[in-house]
Amino acid sequence: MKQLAKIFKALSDTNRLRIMRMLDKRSLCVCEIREILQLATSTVSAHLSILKEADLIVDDKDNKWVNYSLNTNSKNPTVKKILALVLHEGKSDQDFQEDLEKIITVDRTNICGS
Amino acid sequence: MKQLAKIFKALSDTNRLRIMRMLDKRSLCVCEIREILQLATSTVSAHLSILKEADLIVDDKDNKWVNYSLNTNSKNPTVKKILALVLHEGKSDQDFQEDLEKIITVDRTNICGS
DNA sequence: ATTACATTTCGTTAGTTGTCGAAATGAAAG
DNA sequence: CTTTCATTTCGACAACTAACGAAATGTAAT
Repeated sequence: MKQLAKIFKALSDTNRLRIMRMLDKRSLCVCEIREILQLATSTVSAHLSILKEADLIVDDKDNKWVNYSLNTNSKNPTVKKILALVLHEGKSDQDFQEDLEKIITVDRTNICGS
Repeated sequence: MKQLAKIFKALSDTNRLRIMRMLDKRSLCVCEIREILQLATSTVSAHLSILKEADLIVDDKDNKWVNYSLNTNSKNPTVKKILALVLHEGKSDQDFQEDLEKIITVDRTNICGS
């Protein structure tokens, strides 16, 4: 598939849009995202894989966790523009604001493996 | 579905991206698009319906034809930004340039109903 | 080395999507 | 009012997707 279509497909799912906006707040590991979205770990992992494949996020191994974050340094100028658009749009969405509240309290050492 | 996810889903298909870029050249009817994309008429109609539902294009009845064009006057500022992004990206894509060549020669009075 | 544990991969399932051809719709012309 | 013809809707089908739990992977600490 063409890269632009791939980017749009990656962002065509509400859960993946929620992930993008959560990552704008801070880096998160798989189980933190699982906790907030209330999905199976394997499902979250699959979503992250799709976003990564579209060059929208990057991962960074840290101890036993994998931290995912937005690919703000992408060489692809289109990615930068779309990132700005998606994140700006999130500011006026009440549902996403609720996710952001949860990010503040969520703690990977408590919730992972529960 | 949320409006932004709907817009991204509409643009996640290569044929629909091609349609968007063709419409940037000029308004087209269903059978002109069918001729260029080499798809069934009903398939093209379905694609146009999805783009219209996402507020990306508008239709305008003219005699026995329905002219489709880009919704450049959308009240949704996100639509305007995405339109600019999609069309700009198309300029550096050889495949889309070939579609544009065909638009110049295609004539609805010849090809429709053939 | 073995255990513990976060993550990924695999196999499955229900639901969605892109595609087609045939039938229905609707509007203009005869 | 019947025909014509561009378009839409319908019904079918193959391919793809999001979701899950279970099994595999990999890494850090015991």
